[in-house]
Amino acid sequence: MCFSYTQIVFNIPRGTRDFTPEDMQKRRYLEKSMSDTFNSFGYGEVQTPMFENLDLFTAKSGEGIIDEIYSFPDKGGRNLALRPELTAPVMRFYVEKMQMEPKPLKLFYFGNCFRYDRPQKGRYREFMQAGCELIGTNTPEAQAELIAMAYKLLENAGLKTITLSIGNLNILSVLFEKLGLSKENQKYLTPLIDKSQFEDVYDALVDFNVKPKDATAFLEILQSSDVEKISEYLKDNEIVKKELNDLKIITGLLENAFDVKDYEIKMSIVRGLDYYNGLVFEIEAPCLGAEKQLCGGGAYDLIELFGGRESPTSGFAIGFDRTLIALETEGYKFTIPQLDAYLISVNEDVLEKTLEIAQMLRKQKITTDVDLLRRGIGKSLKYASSINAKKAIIVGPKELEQDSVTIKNMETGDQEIVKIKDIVSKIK
RNA sequence: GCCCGGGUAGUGUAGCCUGGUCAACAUAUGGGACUGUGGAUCCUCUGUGGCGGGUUCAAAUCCCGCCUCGGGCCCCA
Repeated sequence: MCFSYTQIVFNIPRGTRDFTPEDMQKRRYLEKSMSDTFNSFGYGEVQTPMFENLDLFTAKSGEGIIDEIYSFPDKGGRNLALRPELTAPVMRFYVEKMQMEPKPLKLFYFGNCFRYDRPQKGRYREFMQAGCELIGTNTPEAQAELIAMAYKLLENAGLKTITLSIGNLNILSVLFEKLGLSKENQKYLTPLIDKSQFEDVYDALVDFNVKPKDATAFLEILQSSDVEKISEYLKDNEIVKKELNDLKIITGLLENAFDVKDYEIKMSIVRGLDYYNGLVFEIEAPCLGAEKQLCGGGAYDLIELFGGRESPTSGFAIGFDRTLIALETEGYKFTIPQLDAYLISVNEDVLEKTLEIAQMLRKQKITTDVDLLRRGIGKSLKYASSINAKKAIIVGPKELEQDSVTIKNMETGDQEIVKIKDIVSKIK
């Protein structure tokens, strides 16, 4: 070798992915399916920048999340962050520019997000989130519609087996109060509850001087999906009365109006973040393993935190990549794109005419490709077959004498000579 | 950040334990057999041990570090 140089091999950064045309076909399908569903519920799409001021995220989630945020100072010394999620940016957008829009305001979004975390299946450092915010209402029907839409988004995309769980944080905190637990003790318990480690919860409760009898009753309610039973247990509490009543309306609407019958009431749903209040829900895909949560959401207060005028808000986020993996795992049949026509010119003399015909077809919205390698007819047909073309069009001097081409049906092998002006109607 | 298991041509695999006779098989891609008719067959080119170091006369094989993928924690989408 005349020159000596070090060959540098560039690798994709950890936790990120490249997508092939086949991958993108699937991703675009899912995106289309989801945005159709959002639109059908009257939601409008918004988009926010890929990076924001770091403060936006620490204000929402606390300093703790800096560990998993990609943040950096820009050349002007501003502390910026690649967005780790989309609720905060969208709420910032709302407070900054959309507060005077008529209510309720229904917004949805797709966007890639970034988190510095240990990658594994269904968990990446750059990932796609879909989600929505419903601003200006917290009626039971609004919340029922929100939950139903989350469910339909996944169902319409083609998922067969998903589990929906609904909880309520206000009821949970009343349960805590009833046991006389300090905030600190509650904080210790919530992760255990979230992970359904009820034996550990029991042990901890006893350590916190809760009577065994009360602890058992508490755990029973936590694991119960019977609204009446929870109602009975907490009947003397006024705050809970309204929440439980709303919950009954919500589940009634889900079953009767929205045809979502497959759900579970679970007071043990916690959600990680402090700004949730009242209703919370989660949807999981059991086929996924450790990273099986597809969707999480509920009602929350963020507007005031970002300096806006108080207004009830709820929303949810869906893990786009996980949804796609779940579809693949379930064996969903994605449609394979087919090229309508593949043009082959017999020799170089008719090349220009071939390209001219290709342009004419493309104008008529016929997907068209042309042999660009000057390969023989045999090789070209083989190529047309391998890219799954519906028709091969052979352009040669013989046919051109009569202003015609040969059209070959790649599935049946039949072929016929067709006038150039008739190609479009023949193919359509 | 922690524990565990992997990484061999573009893709899928064999070999590793027991170091040498080992880098193989299949498939895919380009070219040709075939200068106007495909999914077949045959020929041929291209391409490989994640990276670095150590042990050894000799490393895909044994040891260490790193990178990376996967399973499980943690956290969450």
